[in-house]
Amino acid sequence: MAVNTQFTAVRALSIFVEVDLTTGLTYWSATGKTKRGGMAEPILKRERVRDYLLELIETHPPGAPIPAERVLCRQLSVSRPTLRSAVDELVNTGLLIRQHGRGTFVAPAKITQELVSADRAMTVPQAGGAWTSRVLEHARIPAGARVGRRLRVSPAAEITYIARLRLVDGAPMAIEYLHVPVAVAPGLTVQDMESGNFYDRLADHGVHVSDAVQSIEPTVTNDAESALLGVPVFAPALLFERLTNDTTGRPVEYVHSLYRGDRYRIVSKLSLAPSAPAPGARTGHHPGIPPGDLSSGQVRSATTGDVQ
Amino acid sequence: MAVNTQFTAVRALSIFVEVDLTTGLTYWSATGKTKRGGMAEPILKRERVRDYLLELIETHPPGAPIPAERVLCRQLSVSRPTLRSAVDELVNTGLLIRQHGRGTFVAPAKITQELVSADRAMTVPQAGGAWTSRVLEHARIPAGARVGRRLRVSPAAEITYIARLRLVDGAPMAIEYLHVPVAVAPGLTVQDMESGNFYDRLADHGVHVSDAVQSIEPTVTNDAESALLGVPVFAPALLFERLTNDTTGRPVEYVHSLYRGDRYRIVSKLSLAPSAPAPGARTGHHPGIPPGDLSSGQVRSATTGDVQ
DNA sequence: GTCCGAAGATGGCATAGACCAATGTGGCAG
DNA sequence: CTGCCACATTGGTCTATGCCATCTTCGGAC
Repeated sequence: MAVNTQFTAVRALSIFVEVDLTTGLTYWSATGKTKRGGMAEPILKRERVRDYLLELIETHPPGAPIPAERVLCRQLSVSRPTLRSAVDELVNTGLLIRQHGRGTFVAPAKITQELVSADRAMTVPQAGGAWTSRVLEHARIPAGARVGRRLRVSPAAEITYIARLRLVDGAPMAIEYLHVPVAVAPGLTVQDMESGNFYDRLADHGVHVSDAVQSIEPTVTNDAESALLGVPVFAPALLFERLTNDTTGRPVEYVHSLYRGDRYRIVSKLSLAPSAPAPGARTGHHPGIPPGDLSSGQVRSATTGDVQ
Repeated sequence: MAVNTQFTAVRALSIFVEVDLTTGLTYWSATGKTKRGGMAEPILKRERVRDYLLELIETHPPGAPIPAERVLCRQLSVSRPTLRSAVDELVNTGLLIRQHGRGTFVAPAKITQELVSADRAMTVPQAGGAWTSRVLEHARIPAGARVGRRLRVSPAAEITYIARLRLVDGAPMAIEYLHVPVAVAPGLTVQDMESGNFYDRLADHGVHVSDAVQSIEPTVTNDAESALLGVPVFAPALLFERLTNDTTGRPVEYVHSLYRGDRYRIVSKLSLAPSAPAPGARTGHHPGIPPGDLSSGQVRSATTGDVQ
């Protein structure tokens, strides 16, 4: 084993951990003495490896190859199945791309970063107001048919539910309905859900969000929604629906939100240049660009929500 | 090994397969003689096991336990990691539920049944219908104030304008208004703009599209739009506005389109894994996820338009 | 009878190793 | 120089095995 490489790898991870040499499992150790029963949540090697791979991804340009699996195994002192399970996760979330016989590469999602300084031709200067939130109601209730189906739990399963009014510079912008199964994070309090960085609270409970599927469609507001948002009845609005999964693929959050259409819009920067033939066959088309309009290449996009 | 059980298991699978005894890999064999090179796609054990588990699920009532992992391994003559990877797949799709120390159970039926279709609907954009278009009107007219400003030409500058009705399987889906300055491609005809792959026609005239900025907002249809789209008046709709630049950075196309809201929606697959700290200033937020909600990392997304 | 603890069963994580399949490379024959 | 083939590299799949964490069960102590 190359000692130098090994040292570098370990330093890049977290070195101040306690390793159970008989099992290979690693535990956080806040106190001096660790008892098996009093041990905190074990640090899974898979997650340690995944975090290291994330650093690799950050420090490599898109499209660049990362070291071969067997090399990474030696560097990180883990077995190949363990390393592969970590890579699997990043491949599933689209950050890495595997090619049989060639290697593993950082996904070409560069546009996301190009956007930050993109031309604001169509966008207003946008000083990005201050987002706050006001809790409308919260409760622990049965999931019900619709939400239960989405979250893949029994309709009778208890979920933590919270409705929030999201404001920008004090003006109502959206209504947000958040649903989290109690089973996912038993210790999760309503206070946790009220906080801004809700996903960090989830992480505190050992739930690490990984990916989500979100759909957007237009709608109009009803009486109650109009009153909350301060818009006329039947005013145009955007309806968001999002199902979030954690790293184990389990649905952990279902969000249903309504954004006022007069002050919120979606802005995308698109790259239309002929690009790679796309390893994974995608049948879809980019919103607003019907299939066939752009015969060559794929549309890559970076999208933001924009307050007016 | 329990021979009886083993027999049952194999019978439940497919017994007429050819097994490579040196590797354990199994291949379909249509011809009598199988050569390595001529072998069809290998049958993955994982998939065989998964299919067997699916039969188990069908023959067991919801909530019933299935045999323990180690038992299934012996019955199916596979290793435990292989068996587990198959179970993983079914757990992720919601057909099975694992409980540490208790066992693995068939998920409550109704949820899973609906889930499968719901999951498909949320993730896999089904093979969309056939897109066609019908020209509503076309002309060469002065740009006017609004369009001229977008395309960065004089309001008096002449532009080629065309309005099209976009249909999916013959049903109206969107109205599209296309504007191209005559100066950009003097030889461009209205026929060129009628064609499907309009960007290829532009390329023929030496104009290569590079990128675009597109905004999306909700609106409602007016009388004329409702008549064209075949929806009620004041029906929710998505308003797209797109400004396309060529490789020299010059605006070459301004598109303004209206998609009916009842059959068209935007579906995004989001990656929430902690990623790069974003070198540039991060002013934007992903639509539907207010800033601060996801403190660590960036959202990467793949977005498609979805016809319902 | 009730309570508690040990034992067994079960899922969860990880290892080391083997072989297959796809890809790229370099040398050799023409 | 071109074309072909062997070889090295890399990801893909599977095996056999070990130990830990959690839950259930059952028997003994009280």
